[in-house]
Amino acid sequence: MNESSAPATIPAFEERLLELADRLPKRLRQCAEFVAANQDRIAVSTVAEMAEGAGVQPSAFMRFCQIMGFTGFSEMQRLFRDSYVGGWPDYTTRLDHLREKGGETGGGLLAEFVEAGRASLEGLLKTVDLQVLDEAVATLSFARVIHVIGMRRSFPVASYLSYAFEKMGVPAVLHSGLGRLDNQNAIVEGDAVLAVTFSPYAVETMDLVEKAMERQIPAVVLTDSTVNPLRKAGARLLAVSEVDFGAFRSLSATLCLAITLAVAIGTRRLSE
Amino acid sequence: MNESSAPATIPAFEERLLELADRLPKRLRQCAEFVAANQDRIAVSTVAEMAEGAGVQPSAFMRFCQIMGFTGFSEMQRLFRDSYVGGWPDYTTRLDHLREKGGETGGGLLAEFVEAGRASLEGLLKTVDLQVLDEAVATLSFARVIHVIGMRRSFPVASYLSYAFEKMGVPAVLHSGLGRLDNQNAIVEGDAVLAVTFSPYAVETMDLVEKAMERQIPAVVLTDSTVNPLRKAGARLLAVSEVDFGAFRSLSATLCLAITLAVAIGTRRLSE
DNA sequence: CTGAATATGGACTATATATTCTATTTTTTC
DNA sequence: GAAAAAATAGAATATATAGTCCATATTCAG
Repeated sequence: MNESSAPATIPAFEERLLELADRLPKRLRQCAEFVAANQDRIAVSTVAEMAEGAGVQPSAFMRFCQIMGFTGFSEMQRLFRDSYVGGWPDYTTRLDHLREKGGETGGGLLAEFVEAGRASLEGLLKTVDLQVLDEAVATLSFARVIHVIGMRRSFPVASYLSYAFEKMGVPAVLHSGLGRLDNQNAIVEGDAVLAVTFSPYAVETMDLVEKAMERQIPAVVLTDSTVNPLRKAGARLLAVSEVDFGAFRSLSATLCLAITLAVAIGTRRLSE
Repeated sequence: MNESSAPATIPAFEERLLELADRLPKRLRQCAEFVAANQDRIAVSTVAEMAEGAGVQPSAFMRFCQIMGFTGFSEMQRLFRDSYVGGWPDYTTRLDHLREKGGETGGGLLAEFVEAGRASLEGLLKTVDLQVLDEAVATLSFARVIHVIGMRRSFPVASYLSYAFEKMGVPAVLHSGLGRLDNQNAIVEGDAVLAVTFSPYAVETMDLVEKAMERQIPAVVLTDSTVNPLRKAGARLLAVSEVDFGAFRSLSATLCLAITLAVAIGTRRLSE
């Protein structure tokens, strides 16, 4: 029974499990089988629960963890918890470290941002609600004109959407809030609003969407969580959670969802 | 603050969160916002971790749980652990699944764009020239004012850079080309130019950079290949190759490089 | 069948974590 | 601007849970 070192990834964990499977005594094999069939439970259960599930005593389960190479259940659980949250590290503290060290090279910083972007994209696949996405596409495809709005951090996204629509020949207007003009009156029946807004929500954006909704103009909102005041008003919410590094969101996932939305709308329009 | 009964489902939980969101004191609102943006973490984190994430004391987070209607954190966590049905397939499986079944619906498109974004980010790490990056950071850190320019597809990137600089207190001007004014005269000795441009290169951008270089104003150019007319003129070129899907580039890599540049400049300025 | 080796169950202990309490600060109200 | 109310931070406490140990049971070799 070599103890070696603990698996560092889930594939490595599975490897190990497979390798041990046959030469394990009864109770420990029960553990192995239960774990194999219920991997996901490890992250959210206690030893007692896992042991009960496997039909063994907690202490037997502990031995199983140790034979797998971990010091105990907690260490094994950490592997699954971390991989569940996509290894989202605490970027804020890491950035602080970078700041303190000061002389960090650009390469290290780049790696951090690439990692944040990658994690965001993966998270997007997991969390996006395809039904809402399709509904949003439908809503916006029928619009006479799409009014795009986004301030501050969301402005790059809004301008990219606007560029994409332009390129595909979809009628769209980018509301910039320039000079505090909100061009409310330009939004007429048959149009639709596509807003991009992240907490803290820009008042200009919230205002525009709210006023539009009051007039029965449909609205789609790209935002950071489904808990957004605009939901009460009846807007379709597309939630994207970005991993942020320090004070900066990567925007990768948001832009990705934005371009998907734009292209889907563009093609849908063409075919009708 | 009525205690009523605890939400029994996640939608009910969200409802409650939304309902409370505005009439919550500072710290508790921080909790609400963090929870809204990181719902999935609740199942696998401790109060201490959640509190740290939200930037509050554990006790504040406990109060938040109670106001949400639970007796404490454990009860709230149970809701999320129970509803964590698991079986969340990993990134690749999910991607394949979306590609196959997604087909014409939004899902298939999304999978393609996510993949394009991810590939771009990976490519970025491999191809970026760290030495040039560090030189670019040095050049721009010493500038009195950074003049940012980017048209069409590059405009979102330019505006994001401009936003990031603003947030970090780095003096920067976004040249939009609005009304065909190029504000050449605003660029004076001691300043620097940061241009974003992809083939086909916008004349406004090329003009601005060329004229600046003639006057010995240093320029950094974020572009798609090292064969760019501006190199001859002496600009520092940062090349990014984006993977594109259909007619659309993902921008992920470009934005990632842009934010790295911005943050590196911001921190460098602070430390000098 | 007997003795050695191994596996198991369950009680015990250590520790991590949730929860509560209170002094202090901040905000609100008059 | 002072008093009252509410909110907050941090220490103190309670509790749930992981981890250990050992007596007993089981398996295996000869």
